Amino acid sequence: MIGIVDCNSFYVSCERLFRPDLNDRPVGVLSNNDGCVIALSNELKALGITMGTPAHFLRDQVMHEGVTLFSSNYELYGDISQRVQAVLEEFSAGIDPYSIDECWVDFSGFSADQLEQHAHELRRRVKQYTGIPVSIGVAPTRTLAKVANRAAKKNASYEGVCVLYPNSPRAVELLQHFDLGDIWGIGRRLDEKLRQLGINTAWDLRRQNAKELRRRFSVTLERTVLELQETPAIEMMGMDFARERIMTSRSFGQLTEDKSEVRGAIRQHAQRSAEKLRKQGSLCRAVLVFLRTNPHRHDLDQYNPSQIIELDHATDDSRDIVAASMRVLERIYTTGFQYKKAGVMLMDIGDRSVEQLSLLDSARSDIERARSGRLMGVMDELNEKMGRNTVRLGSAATGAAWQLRCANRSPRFTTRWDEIPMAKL
DNA sequence: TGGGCGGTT
DNA sequence: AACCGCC
Repeated sequence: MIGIVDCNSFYVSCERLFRPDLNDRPVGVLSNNDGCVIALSNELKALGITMGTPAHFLRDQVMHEGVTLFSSNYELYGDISQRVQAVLEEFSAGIDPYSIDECWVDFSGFSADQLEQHAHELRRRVKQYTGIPVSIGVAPTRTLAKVANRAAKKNASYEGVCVLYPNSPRAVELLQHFDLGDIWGIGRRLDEKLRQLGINTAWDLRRQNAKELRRRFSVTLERTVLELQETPAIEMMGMDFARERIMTSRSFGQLTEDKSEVRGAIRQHAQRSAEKLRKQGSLCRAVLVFLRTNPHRHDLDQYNPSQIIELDHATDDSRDIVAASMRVLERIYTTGFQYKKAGVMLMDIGDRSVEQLSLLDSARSDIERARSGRLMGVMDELNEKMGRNTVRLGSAATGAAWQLRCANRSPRFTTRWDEIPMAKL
């Protein structure tokens, strides 16, 4: 049996750890750039607000209905996430982190009654040690564990834990009332197409022929059906493999046509991309830079250029990647447009140990490579220890228009000494 | 009216 | 190079 542990309204729960006064209040957390609501407390949901609502729709509620909105504070959420994972790891047979607020947990080897008890114990420990409330779904497959998790969350009588044993009446009952679009892996598009075939619930989908659906749709849908039928078909342990493309992009806090500001943003995104590249032990051979104007502003001219540049050798050196990005930017940047977003994508990615053996790379000496590796290693270590962007290439450019809007970000309580909470006794 | 993938045209 | 789908 496999379990999925999902933190309830995770970002909101993180904020509430340090603001217990908000425990029964409507609270939301905004996306990067304070764009839209991406995490909602139950009290905020009860006001009819949904995920993705633009923040400015909520201005009145913030003023008059006691709604509290936070800018997102990923440094805090990332740290709390690691603490939750540490607890899960300590009290289980094995874990496999899935996202910042979800984690697969190995539940194999328990008898039926032990299993339910163990899940409740796990939930209690996480709450005790981190303060974060979680819901746990357990089932023979990942897709069914996700179904169980949703039930655990929606139905208070489960008290945060729902176990679906193979062939159980509870599973049948649940699937019969489970909306197609809420199944893990069924998006809006697929939901629509399947409904045209008269498939409306998880139970309907479970009764389909998996091979037939593979032929008509895709191998991923076949896997989903198999998993609903209690046959494991989705492996996750290998989910952590190296990315084939690595992108870093951000919207600007406000539109800008200042070239030096766009340059600053690209320089930062190039360095962040290079960091991610080194983290997964890869080298890249091509860099893509793109710019975007605001597609919602029909009154402004649109321009969404992107261009790729091939590097003369595979690299993970931030200096190479920044230099290449700057060359591309020079080629695509055009004055007279109001830019909304910029990004850097690394492509043609391969494993470091393989790439370095390539004859094409013989132009670079071993000494050169060793120096680069040491320098990048020191930069990564300092940035990891002291906070992102402590050491960087080029100037700081703080206060530029392109920097993120985050008007209501809480302190990074657990990762910055100068933002640590103070207690008055 | 977000970001980061993978994929297709 | 531009666009789409999904989470």
